Amino acid sequence: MTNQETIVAAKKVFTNYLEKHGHRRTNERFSVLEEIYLLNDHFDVESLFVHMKSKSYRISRATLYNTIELLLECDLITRHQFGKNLALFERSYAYKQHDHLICQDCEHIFEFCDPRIQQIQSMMGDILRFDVAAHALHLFGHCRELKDKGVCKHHKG
Amino acid sequence: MTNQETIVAAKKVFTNYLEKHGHRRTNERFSVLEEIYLLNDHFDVESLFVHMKSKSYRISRATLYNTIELLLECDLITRHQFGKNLALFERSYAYKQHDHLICQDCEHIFEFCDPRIQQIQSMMGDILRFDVAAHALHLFGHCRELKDKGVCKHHKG
DNA sequence: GTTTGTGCAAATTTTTTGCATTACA
DNA sequence: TGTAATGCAAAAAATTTGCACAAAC
Repeated sequence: MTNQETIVAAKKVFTNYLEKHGHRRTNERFSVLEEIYLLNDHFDVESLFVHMKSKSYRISRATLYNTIELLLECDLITRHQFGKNLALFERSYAYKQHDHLICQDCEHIFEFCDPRIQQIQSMMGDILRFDVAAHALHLFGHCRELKDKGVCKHHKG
Repeated sequence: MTNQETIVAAKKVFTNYLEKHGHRRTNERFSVLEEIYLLNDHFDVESLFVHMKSKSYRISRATLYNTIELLLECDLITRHQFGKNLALFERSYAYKQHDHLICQDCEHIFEFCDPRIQQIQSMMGDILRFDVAAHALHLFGHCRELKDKGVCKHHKG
């Protein structure tokens, strides 16, 4: 599936969701979805706002927050809180479940996947009689040779 | 080790840290440490502020933020970000490493421990050539019978 | 006696809300 | 055309900063 195909499919999901819940299908909402899926990276609301403004969209922060809320509800995006007081988001349609490794030197975010997390999740749900709906595993640390290769550009020390 | 003994030990750690780093040992700093260790639960800065004010401490938010920064640096407390724009903290001296299960209905936080997380952590560190310093695994969901028993008091639906 | 740390209030940063206007249905 | 959604700006919430005074060292 190409990125354009993914965007078309995601828009279909969004259309369905909006219809089902009696929300209007505004241009702004689809523009936000499209730009998020074109970004193809983690983003915060302010940077998305600046990004869309730079592409001459007429959009407000209020609409971004509003639309992001809707996109979260229909699972087209995911929200992350990586230990800072700033929420980060990322597209999640047709993107496999994954967790994050956050470099505390260069702020780069790496993704990984491990089936054992699902096992822990369902086991803990059973033991504690809890319906686990989602999980988030964050590994914080420092990239080793990645910073030598120039990936970790903003290394502190 | 009783709680009082833990507090005494934690204060010793803090004293050491402050001396070593040329910071002054002020009454405020030790009061904050003590109140946090007496709380014995997750807390945010504002609630700690209100709590200490109610105990007639003369303390400011600025000092709380400042002291919390120091306590984080010497690992006497841990910071959590459970998907909200509000940092939660908890005492961490003489308290075993654990992860969190967050009920999205009643906001209760349960703790658990699973050795497989350490395995994932070191394996991913090796694969991605990353020095993992810490991890955070959050399981989000809804408590089942706990809410029937009245533990989950603020259940939404 | 210096100088760091404190309280207070003002400033920042991130997110939410109120309201007049726009545009979807 | 009626009403939900928008843009804008102001408010709220969480955290940080500046400055005069207090208290460690």
